[in-house]
Amino acid sequence: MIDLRQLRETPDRFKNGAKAKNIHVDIDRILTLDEQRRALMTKIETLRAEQKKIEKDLGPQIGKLSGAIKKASGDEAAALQKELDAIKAKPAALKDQIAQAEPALAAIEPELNALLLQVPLPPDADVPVGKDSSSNVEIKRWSPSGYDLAKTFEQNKGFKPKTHQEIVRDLNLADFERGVKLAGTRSYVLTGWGMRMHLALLRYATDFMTDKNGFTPVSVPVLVREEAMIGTGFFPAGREQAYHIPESQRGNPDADPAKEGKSGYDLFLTGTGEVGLMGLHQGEILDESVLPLKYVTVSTCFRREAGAAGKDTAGLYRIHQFDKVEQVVICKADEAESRAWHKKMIGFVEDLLQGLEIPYRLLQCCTGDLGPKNADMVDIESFMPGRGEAGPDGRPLGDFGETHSASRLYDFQCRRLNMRYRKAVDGGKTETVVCHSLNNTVLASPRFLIPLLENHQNADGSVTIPKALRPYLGGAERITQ
RNA sequence: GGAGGGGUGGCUGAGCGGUUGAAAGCAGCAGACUUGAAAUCUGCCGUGGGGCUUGUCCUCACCAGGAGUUCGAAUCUCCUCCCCUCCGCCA
Repeated sequence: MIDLRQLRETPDRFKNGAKAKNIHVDIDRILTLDEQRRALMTKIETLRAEQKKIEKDLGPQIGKLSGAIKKASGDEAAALQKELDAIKAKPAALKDQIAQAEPALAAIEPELNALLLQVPLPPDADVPVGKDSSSNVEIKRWSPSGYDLAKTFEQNKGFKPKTHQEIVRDLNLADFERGVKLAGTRSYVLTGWGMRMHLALLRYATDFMTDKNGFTPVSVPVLVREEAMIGTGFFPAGREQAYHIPESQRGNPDADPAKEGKSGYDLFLTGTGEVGLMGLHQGEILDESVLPLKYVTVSTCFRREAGAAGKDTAGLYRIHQFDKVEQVVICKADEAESRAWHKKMIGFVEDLLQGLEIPYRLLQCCTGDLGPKNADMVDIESFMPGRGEAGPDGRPLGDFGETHSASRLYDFQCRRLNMRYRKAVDGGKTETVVCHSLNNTVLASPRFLIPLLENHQNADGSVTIPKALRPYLGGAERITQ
């Protein structure tokens, strides 16, 4: 969520931001509603202030008179009652006026709030402007020594690479037929060394963040309340991407599972551990000294992949369920600090990929590719020799594929989550400030098995296990048939 | 699934119809004492919104959320949500 006051003061910044992100939201409507709301509030507040004052003045008199009436009888009581009614008439009249103005105010708020949730965070000025991912800008490329990304895999290694689907089939690492039988399209089963490598990668990535980089490991729920989805910024825009568990429709008489948006208090499966990690401190006012909070989790992620029909349907690339090690940083509200963490969090992943000897590149995402909640985003793509356009021999030429995404969100998420900290200001005073947040993938598997298997395959069909991973695989050096 | 008990400021916890935005304690901040620290003493210390005369200013809202009773609600009524305990079932 963005700050309504900021929107009021610099509406053009938000209009331009939404435009650059290709997100439509009626900001003029928000400004109009906001103005109406404030006018009504002023009116109601003035009336209420008056009413309060009268109450204080007349309250004791009313009490006394009421008491006297109980004791009195006949004409005397009637006279007192008349007096009491006269006194009561004044505040009662104000009450009516307030009661008339209130519904107008109440009518504005739901629309205003719904619109406000849709306003995206404007991209930072240094983010390249572009319509979609085709305008992303490559900022860095890395490959292990001896591997030249300007040449083909075959030129580098002396043999044609297999695709990961072929490797997985030949080495019995996954079973797609049975996966689909069990759970439908985009489902899979990891078997034998496939499963072992999957677990080894997750464990390696978690230890890497914990032992080497000082992150706190946490487990988080993957089944969460709607507030956590809205708070982290995945809803309302990404609602169709999430699995909805119509669990119970607890207490909501209007809830109808058939109607989207009327879920009551149901739960949702998270598409990333970010939701759980960010939701941890929802609604809290943190002590400045605990910042920055550095969390890492490994969680199962669920994605409907709605609207991706026909895209990457084969293999382990685009699937409904996978496991992901995710890093999150919650820091002070300071642009320089936020930018510094972004660089660091990307650096962690570079170290990890270099340790696993996987060629990769960094892509600065353009405005159109950012999504509502990011001010800035850098994608990390790993090289996948079995991906991409087919060459003259009908075999893929190899291409980069997204394996990581590092986001910088300023206070967008924390404002929605109402996550703040006490900041010391001059004169021994404190003020409460909304935290900043960032997140980045550490490693997502099985997708990461693709670059791992394809880059480390050998001419004889075996796959060499990178040294860093061997301790997690009982010391095994290669996987053979 | 059954039966109870609860939700009050950063935390603990009083209040149960009228200067209560809320006692007290803890934590925090400032000062005194001290070579320094601890202890002690004194003072300050919730969040959010609106206004303009932008001020150690005025004002409104907030005691889980919503509706109601009342001149007046943290306090009474109803609904919902959430948490806890016990029993049952269960990995």
